Amino acid sequence: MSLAQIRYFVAVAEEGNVGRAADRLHIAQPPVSRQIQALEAEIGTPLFVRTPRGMRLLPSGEAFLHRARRILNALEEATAAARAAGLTSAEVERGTVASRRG
Amino acid sequence: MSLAQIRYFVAVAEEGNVGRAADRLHIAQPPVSRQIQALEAEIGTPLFVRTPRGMRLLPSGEAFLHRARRILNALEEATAAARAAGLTSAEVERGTVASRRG
DNA sequence: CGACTTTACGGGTCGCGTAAGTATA
DNA sequence: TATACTTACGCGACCCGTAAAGTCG
Repeated sequence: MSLAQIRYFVAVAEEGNVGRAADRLHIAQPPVSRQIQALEAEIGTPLFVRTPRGMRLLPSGEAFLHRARRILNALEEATAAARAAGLTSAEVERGTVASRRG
Repeated sequence: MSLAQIRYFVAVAEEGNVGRAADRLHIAQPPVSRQIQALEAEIGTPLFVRTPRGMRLLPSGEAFLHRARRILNALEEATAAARAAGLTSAEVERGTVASRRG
């Protein structure tokens, strides 16, 4: 499983359709379709039902969607937190935090 | 950023040393070292201080470590939840849930 | 000089894009 | 026959492992 697969999954779940998800992700449809298949294969159960109108979430997909969003949010938060702590340390090393005059 | 990078980071943070982290991950040292560098480059700040004795977490690294663990836990939980919901649906479709006579 | 991290280099794998195929209403 | 998902195929990028180099007490 990769973060790309998780992002693709969320896009498809929210758009209800591989084509629009691909547009939103700025990539072609086939990679999205393939990665969704790989994700379902790894989890061991389908996440969508395929209809001629698009992709509809199964209960397994709904369950995964909530957690997928949490993972992506946690990822952004982790990056932001580390970056903020890093900047703070850099400021401390230059003695520019206590007074905030820098 | 990739899940592999996050896993490598946690291993290095917990082992305090690239070599032991690599052993634990069952891969060679150089990939671990490279991925940690790539992670730091992407975040934009160092996460460790390098000493001749190993790698020591900076405040930014501590901040990232907590979130990294949460991400990996959320990932496992997401897989388990989807798998469980999928099995339940499969049982429902075969009519084997209500009575549990398998 | 010993332990650890980093750089160099070659090979295999993975993922994307284009093009063609399949299916349903 | 229009719309949407899927398979086929070729190519570039990424990642790993081995080997060599750099660094600090």
